[in-house]
Amino acid sequence: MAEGSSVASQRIAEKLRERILAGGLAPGARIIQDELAEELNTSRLPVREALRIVASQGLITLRANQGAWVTTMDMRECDLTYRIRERLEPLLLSESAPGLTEGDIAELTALQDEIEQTQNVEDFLVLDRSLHWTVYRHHNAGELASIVARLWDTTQHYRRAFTRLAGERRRWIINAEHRLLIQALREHDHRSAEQVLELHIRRTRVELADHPEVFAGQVV
Amino acid sequence: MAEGSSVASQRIAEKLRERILAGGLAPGARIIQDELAEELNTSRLPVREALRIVASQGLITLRANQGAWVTTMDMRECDLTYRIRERLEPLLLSESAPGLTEGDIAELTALQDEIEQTQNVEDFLVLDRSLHWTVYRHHNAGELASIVARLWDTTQHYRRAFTRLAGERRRWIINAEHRLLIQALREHDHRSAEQVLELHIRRTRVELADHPEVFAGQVV
DNA sequence: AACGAACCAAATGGATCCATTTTGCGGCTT
DNA sequence: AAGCCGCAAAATGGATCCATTTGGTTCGTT
Repeated sequence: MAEGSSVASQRIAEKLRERILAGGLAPGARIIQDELAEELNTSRLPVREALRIVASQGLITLRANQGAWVTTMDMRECDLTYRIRERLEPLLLSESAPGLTEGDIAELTALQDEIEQTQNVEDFLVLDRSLHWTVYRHHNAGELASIVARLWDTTQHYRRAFTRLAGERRRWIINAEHRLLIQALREHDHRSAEQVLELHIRRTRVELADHPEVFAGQVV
Repeated sequence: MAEGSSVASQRIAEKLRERILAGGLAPGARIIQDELAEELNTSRLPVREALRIVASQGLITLRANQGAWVTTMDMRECDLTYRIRERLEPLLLSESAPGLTEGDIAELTALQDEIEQTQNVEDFLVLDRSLHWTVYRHHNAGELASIVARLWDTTQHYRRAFTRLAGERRRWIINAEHRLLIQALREHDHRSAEQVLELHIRRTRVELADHPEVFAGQVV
């Protein structure tokens, strides 16, 4: 995707998306067209179109004649998103795995090395995301990939909150799962890779279900 | 959702969606903002927003500075859509099944009776869709449901072409699967219902793979 | 004092006009 | 005759201005 698209609405949409994913705009925050337009030195029109773009990615929610808010999830919705991921990501993996090269495996190993070294939450989120999407790199399934990307995006804020909460405590479990995943891919054992991935997602979901405080105190 | 929304862009989007799903606009057809605006007696602005709405549903594809076309799928994409449905619809069923009443089961039976009596393709498409979504009626999983609805929408045109092609020939298989699904739901055997549904979708996918002519001669 | 209705401010939705991009046709050149 | 350059028409993208809707506040009435 073009970073600096020549179309203003796409640039604005991308900027909005990054701001939400980076945590600058929390769920529940209102977005006012005039403010964004003035800040970016454009008219309200491309802002309106950008809002529709970002809304189509699920990151904001539009209400007719009322405005736009950063999408809020409750625990039930987040849990269901993980259930969907459990079913779709193994499929996406199976679409990509046959194309993985030894170079890709080396990249994955390097990323996991970094993950085990960092203690910074933001770094972890970026690295973890990179690792998973490197696994999916060779897919030829645009629709499926965009559905999965959307599921990652809409839960990003809660993944951040949860990672901050859990700290380093149970990080070894994630590392073990990642190492098993990479090893299965290295040995071209795709079936095992799919199972480890499903386990990885489900275990995270179950753990998240034990921490309702992640969703407490939200402005719904 | 409100049929005649007070917001013009939503009315236009709904009209566009219906036109595409009904087959009035075939995949590959170009949509010109001026024409739609003049036909509906509005300015181009709500048309532009409607295009974004329909694009977010996957029914049309926008290209910057070029325009909008009704989304085209090739066989690979359609096949993958069915693979996704195989994994997601049993989940959606499991979310809804516990809420099904005897009245719902009676409705399903009546719908299936109608399906077995009609020989009209358009009627079949409407009834089949009604039956499946009656099964999902009690879900409380908006995100999942909208993903599944989108998968139905984007394949509607090819389902129509395939139904026309197959005619009455193998209709008995669909009927048998529907009857088994309804019976499992009647007996609160949700596990079996999920399996029948997965089978129903997969068998259709495999049958579709034998008919590449459905995708032949498309203007890509 | 409490409830209700009307008015006002702020934000979104829509219409018109102008700018930019794209594509295709036509003429010119080699 | 074939290919390329350029211009013009058409369609999309953007800016400004006006209309409509919504929510809150204030004034009036009971």
